Amino acid sequence: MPQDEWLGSIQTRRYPLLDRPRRITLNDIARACGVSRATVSLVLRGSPLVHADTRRRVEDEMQRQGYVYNRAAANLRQRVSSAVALVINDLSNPFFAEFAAGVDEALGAKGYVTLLGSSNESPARQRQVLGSLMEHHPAGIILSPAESSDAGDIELVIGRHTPLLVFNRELAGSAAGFDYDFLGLDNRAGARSATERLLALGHTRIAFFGGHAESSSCRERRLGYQDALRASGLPVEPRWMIETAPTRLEANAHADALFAADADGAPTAAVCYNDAVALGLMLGLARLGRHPGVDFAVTGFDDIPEAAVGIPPLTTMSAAPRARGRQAAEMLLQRAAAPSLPRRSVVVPVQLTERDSTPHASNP
Amino acid sequence: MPQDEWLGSIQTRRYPLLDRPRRITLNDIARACGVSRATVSLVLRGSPLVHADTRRRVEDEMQRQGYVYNRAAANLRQRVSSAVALVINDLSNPFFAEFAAGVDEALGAKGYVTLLGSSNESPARQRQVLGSLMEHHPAGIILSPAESSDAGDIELVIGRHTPLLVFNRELAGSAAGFDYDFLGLDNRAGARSATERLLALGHTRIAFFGGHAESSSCRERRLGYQDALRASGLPVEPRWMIETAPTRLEANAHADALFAADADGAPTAAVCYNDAVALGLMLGLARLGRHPGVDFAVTGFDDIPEAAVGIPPLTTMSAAPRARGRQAAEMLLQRAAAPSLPRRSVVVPVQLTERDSTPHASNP
DNA sequence: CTGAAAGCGCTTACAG
DNA sequence: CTGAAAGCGCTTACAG
Repeated sequence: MPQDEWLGSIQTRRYPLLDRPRRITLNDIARACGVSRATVSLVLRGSPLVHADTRRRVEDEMQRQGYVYNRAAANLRQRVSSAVALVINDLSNPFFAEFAAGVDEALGAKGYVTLLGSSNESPARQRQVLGSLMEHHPAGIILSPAESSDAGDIELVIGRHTPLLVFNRELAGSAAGFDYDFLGLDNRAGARSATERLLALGHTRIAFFGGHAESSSCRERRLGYQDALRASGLPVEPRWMIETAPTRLEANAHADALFAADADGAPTAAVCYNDAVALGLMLGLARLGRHPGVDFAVTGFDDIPEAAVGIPPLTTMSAAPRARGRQAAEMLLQRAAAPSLPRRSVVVPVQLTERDSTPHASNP
Repeated sequence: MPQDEWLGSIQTRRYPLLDRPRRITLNDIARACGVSRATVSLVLRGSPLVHADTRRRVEDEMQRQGYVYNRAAANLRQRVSSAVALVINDLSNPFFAEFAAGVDEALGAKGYVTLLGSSNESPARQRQVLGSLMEHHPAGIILSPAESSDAGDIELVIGRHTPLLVFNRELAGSAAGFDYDFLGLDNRAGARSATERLLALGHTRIAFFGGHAESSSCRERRLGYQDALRASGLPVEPRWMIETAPTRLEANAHADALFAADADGAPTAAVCYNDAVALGLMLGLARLGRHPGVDFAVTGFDDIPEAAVGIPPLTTMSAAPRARGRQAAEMLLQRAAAPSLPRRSVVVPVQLTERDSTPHASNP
């Protein structure tokens, strides 16, 4: 990490609270009640040591003066943290937005506050964001990494003492002794079961559409797809594994690649990298005069909210991102409670949700 | 605010940092370098008072020991805050997710950290979340309020001394002396210009579709719609103002309401409350044998990413949510710098983005 | 140019 | 049951 980048973050100017009305503190309450501030502190945490009358007087005074607890001060003294950093690669993707909502929900329920950071898929920005969040000494970090994030890179910024949970994508590289928990989807099994469903519907010419082949999730899903084909004795056609950026627009634009080489023997079905790609592909198919759900079968992955109301509604693998968010928060807090636990890697199964985008292979 | 709810939040257990390796502090660096910690502090903030050699020695030592600045401690001492609370009503809506990303981006660039909270459209949860975030004494709050949030309610939780910026929806009620800035879209002018465009395309039977009539944004958009009709001398038909929850699913389900009462004189176009509704309506129309973009015109509002890749691509009013997020952050920080400024209410114009969902009214 | 001291708003033994 | 004192990790006058 360049030194001046690191120093830079400290020199920001802030607006002093001094010229605003002074905050009410424990001292103010204690003085007003004629007790010590230790007593007020005990009231705050509901200690049974305090006499009921005293407690009552103190509580009333807090209400009266509009006292607001200063958790930062308390945390400093107790050497604890009530914040968890959440760094998201792409908030505009509903899958990750839902995940973030789930994390925040679960953390909030446990009394933690979420420090948000978004990397917009840029490893450089991700480093910056992590560095800035580290200065708040979070109890842990939940990271949905930017594409091609490097483990060593991240260790440099966050050190080895802050619990880290990586979501969704494995980190590239791996620094020896740099440990983190992992929560991901069972991409391989998921893609396999999507492919198997298409096979069961009678399709034999099935493409794998979309995604960047280097990303770990795309690689795994392709493997699952191949597993299913091989298990049925079908060949894997490299020209039917089509790469696109994992977005609706790109998928739409590349739909014709499915039919480029094969005048008649073209695919009748596609296992898509994710829902965004599947929705884009369906649009592209319509543009090409095909009718997804009628003469072409499409499956997605993620089950984002739009999948259910697509045209046609999309058969997809449900990953329940909000539930994943809650699960990630749980895992991280467990780790924070027991730093010496061995590394955990949880891979959650995804479930086929069948809708209307996957007709039988009746039209050859 | 019930007293025990308020106390409840303080008693959460945390995991002490004590059993983890002790953090490196300024003291450690000072001791190792044989200087006082005041000197180290000066180095940290780039003071010119420190001798270049000393600075060098100190910086090297920080690198060596892996020192991480503790901003919470610094903030406590300086009586400043480097956090801003961001409370969002619905993170799973890409419009708000984009807004959140914009806020975080702009705050990060100014050295602030974002404390995230999501209310899931529940005023009760919103109160809770705000209460919890207040304990971190944020420099300000950016609130995209839950439906039917009450101003008095919110004042009770956040007091009058923390700068507040409300986004998108006005708060119901208004406590005298409770001041906050407001950033919103020009809903009325936006809906008016969408309607005017449909009129210019020859449509004369235009519905206003979707949204909850009580919400301020829906009320304003309906007014703009009526403005345009009246300006063209057309009557406003109450049965053509159709209420639905502002979601794709609900809009889809209520599409037939457009044609319920008017066997032949039914609308040929609909100004929709927002994009989600418009996308749902287009799906519903297709279900009913209509062809949005061919024999029926639909406009949206927001320009969420899906609008451009809808079927057909949706004509809509662009609100550039990410830019709005940046703007909200700017406004809040300006307010934090100058608490005595008069209240500001900024209403940004939205722009018509014409796509394929709005054909001429050629088919009567 | 550097150091000793006080203080931000809390909590926590330790006395009484 | 309550109070006086020390300390979390910083910054900030104030001396020197």
